Amino acid sequence: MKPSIPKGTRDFTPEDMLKRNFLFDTIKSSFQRFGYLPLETPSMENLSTLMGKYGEEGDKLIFKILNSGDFLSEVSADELSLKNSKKLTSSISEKALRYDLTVPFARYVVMHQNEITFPFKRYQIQPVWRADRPQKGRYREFFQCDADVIGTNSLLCELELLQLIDDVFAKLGLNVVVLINNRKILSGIAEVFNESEKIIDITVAIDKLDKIGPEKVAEEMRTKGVSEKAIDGLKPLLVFEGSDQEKIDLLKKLLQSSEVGIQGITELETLLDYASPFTFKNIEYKVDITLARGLNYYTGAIFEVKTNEPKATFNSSICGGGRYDDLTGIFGLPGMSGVGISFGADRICDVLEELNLFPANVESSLDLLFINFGEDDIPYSLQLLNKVRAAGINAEMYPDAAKMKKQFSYADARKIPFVVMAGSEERAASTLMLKDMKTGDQQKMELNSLIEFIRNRN
RNA sequence: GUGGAUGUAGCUCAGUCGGUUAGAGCGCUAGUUUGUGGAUCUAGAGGUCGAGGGUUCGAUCCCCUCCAUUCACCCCA
Repeated sequence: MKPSIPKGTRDFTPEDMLKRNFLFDTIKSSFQRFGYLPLETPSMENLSTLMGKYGEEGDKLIFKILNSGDFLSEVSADELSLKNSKKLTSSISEKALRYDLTVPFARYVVMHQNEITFPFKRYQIQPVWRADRPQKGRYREFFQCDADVIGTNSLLCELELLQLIDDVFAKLGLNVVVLINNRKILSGIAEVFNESEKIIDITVAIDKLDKIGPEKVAEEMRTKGVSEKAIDGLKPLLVFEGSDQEKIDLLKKLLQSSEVGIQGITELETLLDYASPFTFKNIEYKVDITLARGLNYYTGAIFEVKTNEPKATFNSSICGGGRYDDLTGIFGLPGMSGVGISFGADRICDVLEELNLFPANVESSLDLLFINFGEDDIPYSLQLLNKVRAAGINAEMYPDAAKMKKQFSYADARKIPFVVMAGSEERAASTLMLKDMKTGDQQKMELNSLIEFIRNRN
């Protein structure tokens, strides 16, 4: 049989992993710098924990796990004959692969509420699974890198997330734009047009504005049964162009009758006030009234990050998040507000790859290769190798006394920057020959100078 | 779930208006007297032309079905 892996999943080669580890390490170091604590949760959750948290579409995209054993014996013949997959699912599946990291986190917080000191800041870097059709930048298994603060309403958390995003992308050397909006503003808009129950349809439609244009957005709202009055009223808002302040002024006028709308505007203004004194290195942030975001547990600020590099062809969001006021409520712990962001590691990898932003040395996992000159010289080389390793340098010796050509080709293929030759000549003089694989230069030196040389380089 | 595109060597692809031993580049392996790689040269290995069926004297090529990959929609990191 031909070996294969499931659609939308990938093997990561050593070259891939060196790059991915570099990315995970930089994100993790930023998370830690900002005071977030590590957490991991199981790959699978109870299906009931996940269902209903991501909207109707989300439920369909959850990977369900078939019950073990003779899972059909419990199902009645009637139920089977109905062929209602949705209903049947709950009888034959009670576990599912996690769909994101936020809902498992909420579940964790509720289960461990008595041990946790609030506000609780945690980061979590783990794979998630979605039964989507794969396409460019979309995988069925991918890694999210989440940082969340739960147990405080403070808008300083939103500011911190902006700074965290900046910190990460500055380290990666990637310029990004952060789009900011607030779900309360979207609720307010729906409210003033008497369309509160259509809020999700409206937000989903206007989220597509930059893709399909205002006419199609209006059309989509129309097919969803949104009133003409509301569609007309929304139009000027959608096509409005201006500074963040001008957008806010417009919203203030429009939403003056909506309490929740006003509150959203106030939150947004506060966040912008907090952010204004700071100079950000790699992010540009701006208010985007059309930003809606799909996950329907968001209630306050929402963020989305896209690349801000003209050369990048990849324009989907690489990072997103927001505030959820009551995610733990459904698990029995009401009134616990949280806010967080999620870095899409796989998409960021794709972008860094496209723009060639991975540091040149991520692929050289070894500093030194010792040439194997055969039985007589092995003990001497081994001794040097041990000392070099003890000094914190990554090194290895070629296992066979193969031809020089072969050993050097190996060093080349592995992208090892330096090769040590310690054969009979060097052994006699208690020295070694160091060759720079890039320039081809080689020079005799003592062990101590070698260690110093490599250290200074790293 | 809906629609389009593509499956030929390890990778990227050419090709035959249906005709005998199916090609290139890259990669891989090997090569000039026993301690020197990346550029060049020489040689070599490697393909039931995605799978099954049909049309035909004859199919990698035409037709059908299936499978896989991929892009877009929906939705999303």
